[in-house]
Amino acid sequence: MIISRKTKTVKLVLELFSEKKYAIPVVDIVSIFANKMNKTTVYRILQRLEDSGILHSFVDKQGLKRYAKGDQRKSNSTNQIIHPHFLCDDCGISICLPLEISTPSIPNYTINSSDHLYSGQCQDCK
Amino acid sequence: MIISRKTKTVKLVLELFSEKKYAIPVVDIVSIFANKMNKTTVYRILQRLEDSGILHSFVDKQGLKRYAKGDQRKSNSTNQIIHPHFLCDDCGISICLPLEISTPSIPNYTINSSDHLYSGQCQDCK
DNA sequence: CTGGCTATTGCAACTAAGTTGCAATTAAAA
DNA sequence: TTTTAATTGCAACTTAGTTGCAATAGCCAG
Repeated sequence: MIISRKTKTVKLVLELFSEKKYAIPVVDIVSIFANKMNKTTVYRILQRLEDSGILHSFVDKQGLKRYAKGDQRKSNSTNQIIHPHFLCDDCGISICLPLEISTPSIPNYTINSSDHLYSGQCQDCK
Repeated sequence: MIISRKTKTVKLVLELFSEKKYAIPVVDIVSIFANKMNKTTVYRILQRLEDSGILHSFVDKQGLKRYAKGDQRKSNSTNQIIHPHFLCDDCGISICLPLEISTPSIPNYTINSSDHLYSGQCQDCK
């Protein structure tokens, strides 16, 4: 489903992402908005923003779903740029790395998508 | 904690991995052994086998933890070989790809580990 | 081969992330 | 302003994974 109405809650979520340049765990977004909206609403808004190409998501090493700005949907026309994510082991922040990843070709296999996650220390923590 | 006793249950888990060359979701292992051992036991044995360097684990796109044969622990002496995993979107099997991944260097960041997950169709499904 | 130490297991209860169905609300088109 | 479909809140549920503790069972010493 796609975003078709700019409700108060949708605006709040969009504001959050306009000020945060990092990939945020859904769980954190839920607690940030704990007294502004229901957690179900958070999950559904994030899903719609992803479907609309405004956010993209990935699962981190702990198995937590995170969202960040930018489109990463499949499209036949334009080739999506696959970028890796970096996760700081110390402070937990996550950034989308501006690196283009080349996909290897493996005999007898078709690769449709890929996920790349680096972890270590960010500039503030090292 | 490390494996120090070869119990019946540990042997069963090791047998499973000796015949399967793929990365298996913990959830599947739990149901495979549903009437042989408790799920808590499965989780603990897998953890010990990983600590012992017999298995390694990663989290797949659905957020499920998977285990596969081989060591991927950190060591100062020998450099661990980081390999990507491939996950078939159709049949769900997962294999460890025999490719060496080079880690990019990012200014001001320290990278300690990385995870790479490709998905698409495997040889049987395409 | 027997006793004892301690790693390992089972159980039951719990946590935490994420989902679902449905009735109530509300953005925005008519 | 009315209408209507998108959106939300709520409560209950599902599923993966964890924890504490008492019972069990490898395996080493004697």
